[in-house]
Amino acid sequence: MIYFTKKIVESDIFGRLLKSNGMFIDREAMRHTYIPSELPHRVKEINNIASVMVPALRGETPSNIFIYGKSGTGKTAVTKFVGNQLINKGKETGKPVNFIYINCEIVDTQYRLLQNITNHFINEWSERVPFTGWPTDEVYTKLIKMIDKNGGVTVIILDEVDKLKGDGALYSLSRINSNLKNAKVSIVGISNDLRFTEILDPRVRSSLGEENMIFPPYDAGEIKDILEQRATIALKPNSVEDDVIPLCSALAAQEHGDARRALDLLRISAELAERENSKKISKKFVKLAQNKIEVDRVLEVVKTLPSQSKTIILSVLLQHRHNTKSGIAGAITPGEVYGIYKELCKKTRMDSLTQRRVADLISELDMLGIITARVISKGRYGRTREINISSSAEEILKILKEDEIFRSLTDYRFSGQTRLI
DNA sequence: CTTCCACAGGAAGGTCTGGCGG
DNA sequence: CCGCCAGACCTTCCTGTGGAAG
Repeated sequence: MIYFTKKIVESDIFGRLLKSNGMFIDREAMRHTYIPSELPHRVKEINNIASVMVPALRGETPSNIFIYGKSGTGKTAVTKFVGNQLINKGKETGKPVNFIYINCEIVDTQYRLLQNITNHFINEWSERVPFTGWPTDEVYTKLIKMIDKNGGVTVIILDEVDKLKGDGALYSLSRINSNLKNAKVSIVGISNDLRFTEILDPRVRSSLGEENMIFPPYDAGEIKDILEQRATIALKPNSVEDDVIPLCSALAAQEHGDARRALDLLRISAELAERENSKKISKKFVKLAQNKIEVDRVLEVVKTLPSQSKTIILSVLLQHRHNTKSGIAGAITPGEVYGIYKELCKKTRMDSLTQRRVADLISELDMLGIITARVISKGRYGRTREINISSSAEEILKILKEDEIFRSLTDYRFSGQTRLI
């Protein structure tokens, strides 16, 4: 009988979590993919894009647009926002507009881009373009046929367009209007790389860049407004302490005015507060969230590193642990790291790289923010770099243990444990 | 002041992969 | 299919250097 009740309790874990959940009204509104009904501090940008797009509602071709701006400046949100309004107005006035959003980081080849756009026009009578198998120009012909049959104006958004491999796709898309009799296509390219068009074919550049727009970063005050707006949608009233939103805004403003980062920061703070059953989000949780974001980033990077770099990190970690255990304070030199590195390579039967190359890989790890390597001079004892690990040493070790080759080595005691002063 | 450590980091060249045009 | 080229990845060889020790 007791066993039975216990079982009930255990099987209702989600029920309990749902009940205890006190922070969020609408969790989705705290994500950067959410499009709110109003976009603060982007009125000018919305109007600019809308005025370029408005010919679509009269059945004319809008100019192609190129939008620049760093991450988290609202490029995607603004274009999607304008797009939704365009679709609605089109339905209302009886001149429907096709609006296609494609993220080129996911759809990154010419074939898949054309396939994606074509399948947008597919109805139940026609066959879909398969993932693979057709010649690219056949997909293109099919696309033209479908668009023409559909008629009207089509707006295609290419987000992260700089991630597209090769400019063949852009070239064929930019010339598509000359192949259409019955329909019109306009392209909006979005990129966070200001120099992107410089590497394009000049014909593509002039065709796509009929209108150029730059989204400036938000300042701290603007980010604050955005956060406040989202917080009122996403969170229960009075769940945020007064100084939290200004803090999140200030931190994100330091990071080139990235609103996405500010939202992540606040959302994760809320999640952490919720997990601790706290009634309010306080500064403490923002600090924790900031740390969590950083640790997650580092771990994500470490996971995807090639095994040579992983071996170097492991060498640094082992030397660091040895130093702390034997009470030697402070930093590690590349010489020590290289010694352990070579031993580890022998153990794992990996080819070892030269010291020169390892030095470059150490610099690379420094740039990724996993370790810090600062050049110092120890006088008579040489000019070298001082290597320190980022705070999440134990977590990194855990990640490395997931790798078959390193599993046995994370507790490895290397022979080069002697160290001069 | 000079010396000299333990590297930093530039230059040039080799090897391998993968895309592309013919 | 082949040759070509660009670019990633490494090696070899090299010169340069901040500052404590002598």
